[in-house]
Amino acid sequence: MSAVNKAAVAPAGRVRRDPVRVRASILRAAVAEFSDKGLGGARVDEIARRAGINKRMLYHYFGDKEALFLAALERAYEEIRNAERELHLGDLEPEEAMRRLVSFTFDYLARAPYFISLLNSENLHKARHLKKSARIRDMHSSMVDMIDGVLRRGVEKGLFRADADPVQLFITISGIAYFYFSNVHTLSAIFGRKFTSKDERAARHAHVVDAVMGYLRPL
Amino acid sequence: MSAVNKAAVAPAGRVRRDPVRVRASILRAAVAEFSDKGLGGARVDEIARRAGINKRMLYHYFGDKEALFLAALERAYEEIRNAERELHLGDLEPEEAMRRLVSFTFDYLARAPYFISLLNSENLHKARHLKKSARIRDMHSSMVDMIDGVLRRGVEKGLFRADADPVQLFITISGIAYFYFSNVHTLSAIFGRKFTSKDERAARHAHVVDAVMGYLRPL
Amino acid sequence: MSAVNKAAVAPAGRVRRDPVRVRASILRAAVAEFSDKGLGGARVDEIARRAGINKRMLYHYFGDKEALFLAALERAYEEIRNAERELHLGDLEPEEAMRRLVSFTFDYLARAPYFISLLNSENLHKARHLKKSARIRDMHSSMVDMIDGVLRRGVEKGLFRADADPVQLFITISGIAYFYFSNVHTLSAIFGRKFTSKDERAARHAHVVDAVMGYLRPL
Amino acid sequence: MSAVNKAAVAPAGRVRRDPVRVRASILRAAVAEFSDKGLGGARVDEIARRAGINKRMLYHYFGDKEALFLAALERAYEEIRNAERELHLGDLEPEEAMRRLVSFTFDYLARAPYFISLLNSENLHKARHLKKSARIRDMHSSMVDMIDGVLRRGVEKGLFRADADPVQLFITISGIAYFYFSNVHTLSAIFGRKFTSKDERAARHAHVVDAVMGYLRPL
DNA sequence: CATGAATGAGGCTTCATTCAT
DNA sequence: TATGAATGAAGCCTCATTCAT
Repeated sequence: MSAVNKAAVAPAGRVRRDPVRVRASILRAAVAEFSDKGLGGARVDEIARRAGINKRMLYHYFGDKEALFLAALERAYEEIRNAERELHLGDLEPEEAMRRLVSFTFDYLARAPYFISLLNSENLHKARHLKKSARIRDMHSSMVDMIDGVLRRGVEKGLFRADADPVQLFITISGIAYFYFSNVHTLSAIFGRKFTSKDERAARHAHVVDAVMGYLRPL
Repeated sequence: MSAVNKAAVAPAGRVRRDPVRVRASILRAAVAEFSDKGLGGARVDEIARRAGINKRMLYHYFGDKEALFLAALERAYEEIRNAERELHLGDLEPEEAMRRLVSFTFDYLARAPYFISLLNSENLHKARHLKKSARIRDMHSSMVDMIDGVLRRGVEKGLFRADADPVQLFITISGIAYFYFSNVHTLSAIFGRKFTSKDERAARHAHVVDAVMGYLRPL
Repeated sequence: MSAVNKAAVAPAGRVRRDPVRVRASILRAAVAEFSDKGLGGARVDEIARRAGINKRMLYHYFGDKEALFLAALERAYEEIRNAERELHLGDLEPEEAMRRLVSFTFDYLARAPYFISLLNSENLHKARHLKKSARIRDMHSSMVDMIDGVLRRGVEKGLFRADADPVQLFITISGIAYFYFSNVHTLSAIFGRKFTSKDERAARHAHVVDAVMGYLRPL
Repeated sequence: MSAVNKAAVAPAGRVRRDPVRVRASILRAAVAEFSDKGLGGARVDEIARRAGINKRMLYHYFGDKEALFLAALERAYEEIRNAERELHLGDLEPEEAMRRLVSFTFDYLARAPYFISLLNSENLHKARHLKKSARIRDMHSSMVDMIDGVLRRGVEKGLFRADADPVQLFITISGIAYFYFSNVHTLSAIFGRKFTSKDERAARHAHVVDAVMGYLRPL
């Protein structure tokens, strides 16, 4: 009987002896805890509790807290880059492709605040964990190629300015959306506005697309 | 002998019985430690050591770790907003004023990475501390007015598009610069580039100004 | 081999991995330390030392100092009320029963000065801990019933006055014995007598029984 | 100009340089703080704050915390014994005198819960402070004489039993009232009654007088 | 594989008292 | 006399990790 089948016929109660599932459950709990409290503030006990497993298992599967953090980070990157690939920007007209990329970036960060929080933690630690990760760089080269392709096609058709650099543009698209979410609480505090509200978010969404497309207009 | 002179001739060793100086020294140390390690990772002992004072004094002057964090945060905000006021944007032509604001924002964040780190910590804690601060909101209303003034004058002269919102623009200017610095380590890791280098920074500086001015071009 | 035997043949040194025993040992140490120094004066380190365990375990088993204090308090109440039940007052003639109750109360407090000290601490804190305890009230309703039964039987037989209230009588019996022990040191100081001596205690014992029985004489 | 007059004409604002008044104010604050928190829980800073004086003054006038505690204790004893003398029991008929003494004791403790709390603290510390006090014993010999006088007169008139010992009786009167107040919070908790209420207190008052007078009835 | 008891180092905070002015 | 800054010791509690079963 295969491992999958074995799990499939497991008793309805607590899942036991299903390494894949246990691993996933720990990872999910880790992402939640690390993003709620930061790397330093996260508690190993709490991750175990959230995952519904014994603390010892966590060490068994991931080694230690730092390794678990890296795993959580890698998983988060993987998800967003996978989702980006699903956009199939290459199949769209340049303007539509660009609009879609910006829109997607904004919406993704809206739905995945944990991604922002994990990245902030990692930056606080000077990317100490990512530097050890071989997988991360591979994930990103293709994405730059994708943006580069859209840009080139847009320039050829006279839709975009010719001097836009794909990496700079990627950082700008990310930053213009990311900052709004990463700093939503301080922005709300200093301006006395509720930037977490639906209306504010919609207004920001529109502005972000406008800003990028406005910049890209031919000179 | 003036108070300043008196301090000047104080023994070269530990400063004693000079509350103003001790307070400032604690605050300086707190900004450094909190920005290095985050709120949770910062160590009260280390702040005391960096300030060259007995740990007990820290509680005497600031109450507790959280209150000290708020004080550090307020001070950081105060500094950037004061520096902004010194730009005298009202005295410049709209385009020059805008360019200068963007440029200043970028350069300030380059020189004050601690500001970014403190804000990230505060956002991790959902602006828990800033919400209690009465001073913060006062600091920010005039800044929006300033940007609004520049925008209006630019629109009148046909230099800027008419649909730009001053608060959205502020967030965009901030975000486009902030994200580069806040995420410099993860960006370097995922792209395999050294974004901390002088050249990369100069390239980004140019792009950021271009991006904002490009967006503001009349429709 | 039974669990008891297993424990009996355990290595003579530190008991390990025996939660029940460790818990009991912590509780015993807590009662001693809290009664020696009061809640505020008691030291968690000292309790751990007395219990022969790592300080961390104390938090593992009881949560925090206050919860441990409540546990110690509950245990102390439980012991005296259990001992009272063992008197089987219902099986004795009313006068003998009453004499025995008073005598028991006096002797118990003589042997359990920690009980007095714990109660004094709890009262200093306005019974903050006991108020949260569900178990405590249950322990005491039956005891009043017991006294009430003795009183009724005594009244019926013409041995006791008819107007004695069981709760008031309980408080009087307790107080008349309790105060002697709780204030033994100040009484010794103000009267220049050694109320801790065997003779003084015997004299007090006799007086306490006399006083209660004297009050209960029929009108 | 005498010190008293000097104080009398002092400016209406904060009283300054009036040692007698400052001392009294510190003592009042100390009694309050020590009785609220116990000797260990009391805070020197808080006493200074309550007294409206600088902490240094407290050390100037009383030496240290322990000496201040003794002073507070002596003052509390002094007050109750002075009040007792004012009863002029010698001028009353024996029964009236005894009733008045019991009643006074009960009412005094009701109004001066701090006295109970101070005594409990002192007993926790095995009367360590009182033992050093020469004044305390002097205060108490006359009081026993007073009770002894009332008893003798009552016995002569056939009103009281002949075997009552004045010191035992004093302890019984004190204890029967004291315990009710010292343990009012735990009693309320274990019986689920509000012994702090006016009605409960009145009921207890009646019982206490009854109990003592009932015991003293001739054999 | 699974459990939860055990550990030692270290974190934040408080305190009585003294010192400099 | 009066102030409040300064101190060092210690108190309660937490944490990541390992061990015994």
